[in-house]
Amino acid sequence: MQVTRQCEHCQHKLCAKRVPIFSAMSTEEINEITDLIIRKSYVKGEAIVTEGETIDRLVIINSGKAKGCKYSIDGKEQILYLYSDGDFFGERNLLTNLKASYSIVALETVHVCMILKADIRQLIKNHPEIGLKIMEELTMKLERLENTIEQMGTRTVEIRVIGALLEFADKFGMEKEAGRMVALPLSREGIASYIGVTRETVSRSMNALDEEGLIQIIGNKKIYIENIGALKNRFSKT
Amino acid sequence: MQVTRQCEHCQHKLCAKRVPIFSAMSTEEINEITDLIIRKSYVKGEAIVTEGETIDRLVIINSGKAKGCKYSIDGKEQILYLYSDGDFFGERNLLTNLKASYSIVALETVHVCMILKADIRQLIKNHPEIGLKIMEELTMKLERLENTIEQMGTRTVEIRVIGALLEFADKFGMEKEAGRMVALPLSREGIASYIGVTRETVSRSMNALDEEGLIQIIGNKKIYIENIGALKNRFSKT
DNA sequence: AACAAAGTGTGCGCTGGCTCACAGTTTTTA
DNA sequence: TAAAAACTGTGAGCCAGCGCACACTTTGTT
Repeated sequence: MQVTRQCEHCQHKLCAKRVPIFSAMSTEEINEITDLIIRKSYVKGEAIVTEGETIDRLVIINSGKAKGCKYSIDGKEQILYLYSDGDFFGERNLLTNLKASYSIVALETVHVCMILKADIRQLIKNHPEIGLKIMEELTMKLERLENTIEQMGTRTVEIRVIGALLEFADKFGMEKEAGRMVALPLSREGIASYIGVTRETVSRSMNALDEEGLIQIIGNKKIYIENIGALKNRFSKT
Repeated sequence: MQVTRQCEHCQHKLCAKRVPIFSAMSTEEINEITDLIIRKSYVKGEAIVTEGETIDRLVIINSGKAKGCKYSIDGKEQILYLYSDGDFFGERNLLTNLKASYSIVALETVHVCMILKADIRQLIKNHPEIGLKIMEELTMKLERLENTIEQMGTRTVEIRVIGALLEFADKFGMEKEAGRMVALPLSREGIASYIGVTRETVSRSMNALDEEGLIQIIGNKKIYIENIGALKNRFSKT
């Protein structure tokens, strides 16, 4: 873990502008924020937050990906969130002093911006629209979890796998001639604990989709979706 | 559905005080709010909100219980939320113009207070602490959904049934000599669609718990939990 | 109180997804 | 670029939970 006050990614001090919750602000205001920011980086596998610990800051992902996950008594992992550029966590603790109810683990090298609780509270006081932005993000998180629960409760594994792949395509896919190349943020095992099944089942299910021609598996870390419409269709009509 | 401007439940105009998000306010402030409130009631089975429609108000449950639920293409119901006195919904639409992503259906006669979007926005502007209270409620909802997902992904049906019963005991249970008498807000079928299994499975699972002596089933609508500690223990150690 | 309506219990066969085991790939590292 | 480490594929057996069918009980209604 590395701590610094300079941003290695943008010389011009404006990287806070890339963060959705600050996006509506002027350059002067962004500069005011930038001075409050503490930067850190984490390597793959490192815990940014550990379940049960107290967080006194808002953490915003600058680059890299991380997972938010819980572990049951028998060691099973359930991934709740995938974070990438612009996502944040720790907002729960701006209002309360509760301990983290899940861990955040880097999936690759991750650079974050952190703003201390006291600073962000002051910031919200001075710029109420930040509070509203956070509230908006919270309702979006809620909606995603609601959909996840519906899927877990009522849909087959195949549909849940497709749902995850479509989400990855949307967040991490690159347009290619005709279709979309998707860098998977998670291994088969990771996808499994994201949708609440076993690794083997994900494996079999993805291979079936490949055989059907709905996706093309490229090694362990990429898939190519030639006809994303066909996949979406399967998702919503089954 | 019945509309009125008088509150049939409290003569003194202060029922808004019972709502957590307004609880920190003074009596004069509450009076100011009370004038903005529209009251309605719904009978059992009636939809307060229907998935897909636009909501332009914050709805607060005054008395009675309601469920928030989604329906999949093949008609399966997934219950996401249980609402009772003091709970509210519609907050998502204070900031956005999105359509409702699930329905709200009365489980019994329900009396609600409603405040129009424009009014509540004004209210938040004048009393920022209301905004913070709403934000706090949102994070609590998030946390509950996170726990639900973890349970659905990693725990057995029995544990999920126990989890639901403990939740009901906590929200709707009455202290009795030694144990707790719990009025179930949902039928077996309802519990099933709350935890994402079938009615039969809930039935079998609850009867097994009864035989084990962990709960006592009293008709279809009540259970008695003599030793709530034993139930909690089973929940967290399995 | 008596009837209708709604909800529940349970046997039985079925099957989707889990588990285990291990060989085979892919990716990382030095 | 070769070796080590991490991850994946797949067969086989098993079992939790599903789905169906139908009798039974509980609850609501008049």
